[in-house]
Amino acid sequence: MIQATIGQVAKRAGVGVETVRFYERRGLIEQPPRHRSGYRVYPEEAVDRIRFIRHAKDIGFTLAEIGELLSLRPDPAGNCDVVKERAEAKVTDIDEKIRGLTRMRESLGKLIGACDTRSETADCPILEALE
Amino acid sequence: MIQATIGQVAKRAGVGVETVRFYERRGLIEQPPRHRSGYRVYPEEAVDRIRFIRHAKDIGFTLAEIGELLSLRPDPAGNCDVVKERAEAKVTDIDEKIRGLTRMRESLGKLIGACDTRSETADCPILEALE
DNA sequence: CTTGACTCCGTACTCTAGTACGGGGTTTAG
DNA sequence: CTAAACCCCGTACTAGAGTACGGAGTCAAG
Repeated sequence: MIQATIGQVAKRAGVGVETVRFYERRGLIEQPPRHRSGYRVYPEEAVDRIRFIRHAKDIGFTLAEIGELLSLRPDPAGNCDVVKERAEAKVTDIDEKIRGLTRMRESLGKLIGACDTRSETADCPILEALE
Repeated sequence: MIQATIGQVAKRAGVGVETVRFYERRGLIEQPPRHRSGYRVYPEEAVDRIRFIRHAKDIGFTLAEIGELLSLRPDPAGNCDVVKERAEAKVTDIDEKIRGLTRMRESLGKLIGACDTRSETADCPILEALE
């Protein structure tokens, strides 16, 4: 089953059919060749592509950013400099995202820590701290 | 001025007037009593309420989750465990995102390195990253 | 050969967290 | 008293990421 229909691809990637079409419209997936009937016929890699998009989305990238990420695939025909520059910019982005998340994490961690030291009858320190 | 208008409350809480009305529609703030003119008349606590929402949002809770958090407030001592659980779940979320970002970062590092050494790897390190 | 599942397409709707708009009434400072 | 500043309401808009709808064509099993 190296040639899959949109439904099979969607299922294997864990998304809906409409989502696959949506990613195609957004340019995140290449337009697959069509069968004579008009049905899309996907190569194996399509599933990986969609999984990549999903994972990247889960960790906080927007679809626009994911598009940029995907454009960084090494091009055998060279032009390494451009790719490298963009990759470096992405690393900067990622570091910033990590910093933001780390801040959140620290705040939450502190609040949770306060819970552990509270006396039995005291009010919840998390709720208190949020005020 | 224990009785404040929406504008005063918004200003003190650091949000826009429209945001206050929006939170009210979402059920995150109680409907305040009205003056004869129809103007909302807020009690002192309204400002704290909004600040609570803002802080919770800043550390990563959605408005829906904040609604739940707020529903736990009437019993701050009794519900502390529940609140703590929610906070811990958030931390788990955040840690997972950070891990994903770190892996993505590493993949990009590899890509950049591959550029430098001009090695002709056929595989795309970015796609490798999250599979 | 028919039925049900699947696919096509474009358009329209959903949700999140607001922000803006417009046409009115109210309050307050000068 | 008047004009600015404030408030009311409902509606509509934003961006991001899908999800649903409806009518039509296609494919596979029985």
